[in-house]
Amino acid sequence: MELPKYLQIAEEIKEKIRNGNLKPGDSIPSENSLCATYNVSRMTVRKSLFLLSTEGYIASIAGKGSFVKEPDSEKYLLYYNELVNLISRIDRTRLLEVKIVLPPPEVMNSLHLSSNRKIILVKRLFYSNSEKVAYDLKYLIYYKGMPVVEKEIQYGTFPEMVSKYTSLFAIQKELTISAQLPDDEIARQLSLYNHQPLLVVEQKLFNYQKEPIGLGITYYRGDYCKLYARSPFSALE
Amino acid sequence: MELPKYLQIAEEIKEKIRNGNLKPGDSIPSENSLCATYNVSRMTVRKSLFLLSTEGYIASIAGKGSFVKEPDSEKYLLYYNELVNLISRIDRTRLLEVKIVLPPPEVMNSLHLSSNRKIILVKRLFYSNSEKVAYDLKYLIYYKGMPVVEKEIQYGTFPEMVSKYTSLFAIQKELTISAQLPDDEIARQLSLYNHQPLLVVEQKLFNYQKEPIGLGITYYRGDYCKLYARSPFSALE
DNA sequence: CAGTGGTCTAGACCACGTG
DNA sequence: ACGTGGTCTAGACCACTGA
Repeated sequence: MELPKYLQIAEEIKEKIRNGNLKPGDSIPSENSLCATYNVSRMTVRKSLFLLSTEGYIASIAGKGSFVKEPDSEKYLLYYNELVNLISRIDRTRLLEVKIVLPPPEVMNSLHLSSNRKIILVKRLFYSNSEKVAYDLKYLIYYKGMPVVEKEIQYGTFPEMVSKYTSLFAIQKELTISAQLPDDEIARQLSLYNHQPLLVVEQKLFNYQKEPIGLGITYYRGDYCKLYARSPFSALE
Repeated sequence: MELPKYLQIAEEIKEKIRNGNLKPGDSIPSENSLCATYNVSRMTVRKSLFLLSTEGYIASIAGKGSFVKEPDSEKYLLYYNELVNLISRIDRTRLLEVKIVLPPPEVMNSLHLSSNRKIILVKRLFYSNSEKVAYDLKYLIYYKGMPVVEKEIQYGTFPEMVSKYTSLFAIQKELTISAQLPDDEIARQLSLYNHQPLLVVEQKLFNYQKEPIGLGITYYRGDYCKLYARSPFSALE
């Protein structure tokens, strides 16, 4: 026996779905009938079907049956690391500023802060091959045990900053990606003409209670940043 | 009994991982010892662990044990639909051109085409509230049964175009995202000054044999496109 | 060698949806 | 009432790891 039975069964069904033999909305044979067809126990069949459902091929409904799903054609797996992208790799960072501030109103709003709550602002420049490629802002809500030592702040990504005092498994993240022109400060910091395009990635972090704990905005020179995403195909990666 | 046992067990372990009680690299108690602790059969424990592994919390190694994983802090779930984003929704498209062409060398290269292979080129404009918001190019390798009827090409996204003759379950996709300035043609088509930034999304489609079957490039006005991504947290969504 | 996870079985009871 | 999937058990044998 080469492959385990449950994988053979799963592959046979997947193949029928991929080649159009089974279409979205169609029903899969019942678990008991699959047991009979393949001469295996029900737990083995169920393992196959569970695999197919985690991979997005099917969905099961108690009392009714299992059905081929509409594929999630809008979902992609995006790889994002502040310091590495398809074009450049940040090999040096410069810490411009770390201070406690009253954040600008947009940030206050975005982080659900009361009007007089001060937070930590970190400004950094990212370099690649001695070229300035990005300007980076972080607004962090202060918690006890947080890294305020420059060494800890200067290097590393936003998730790494908070991982010192919280498990990353408890952190939720949201990104928004857009193209903008630099304002005066950014143009100055990056030594840009103000009509060069920027790729702007806004990163928002939440704790497990879904309360916002930080906001990061990275302004990349357009010619130094390209992001990559791909279709998941097997949700387990 | 409120939650099924396997979910209770999984939640207890997840909680220990989230609150730092169990850290990346730590080993989970063996399946047999978990059976004893929770007074359940081994299959039930295994179901819990399988759940944790599909959600990225742990990994199991035959003969050794199960271990807390390093979290995938670089992976995000990106939602991308050519016609809908955080800022605008395309409510009208205009088909500028459909023709059979020898593609430009970059495209030929990207699609692994022989030097004299002709393909279909589709040019479209996307509108939102009667405003031109994006210029869209598709290069499609021709296959029998493919939609060449204008009605089918004019509307819909790239995946939808190919879904007429292939199951989307057999399609793999890759995206790259960047910020650029418009070249003359794009500036003309979108009636832009040529220093307005564009968000450029390049979409490459592959068949199940990983052979490229199409390339799409969408140039969005920067002020009309913002993309959204978030941390997966439970890979099954 | 003993302990680990990986596969598999042949039952069982349940809640659900449909006739 | 019947068939569906959802949960669970108490075994079994295997391949792998490490002492």
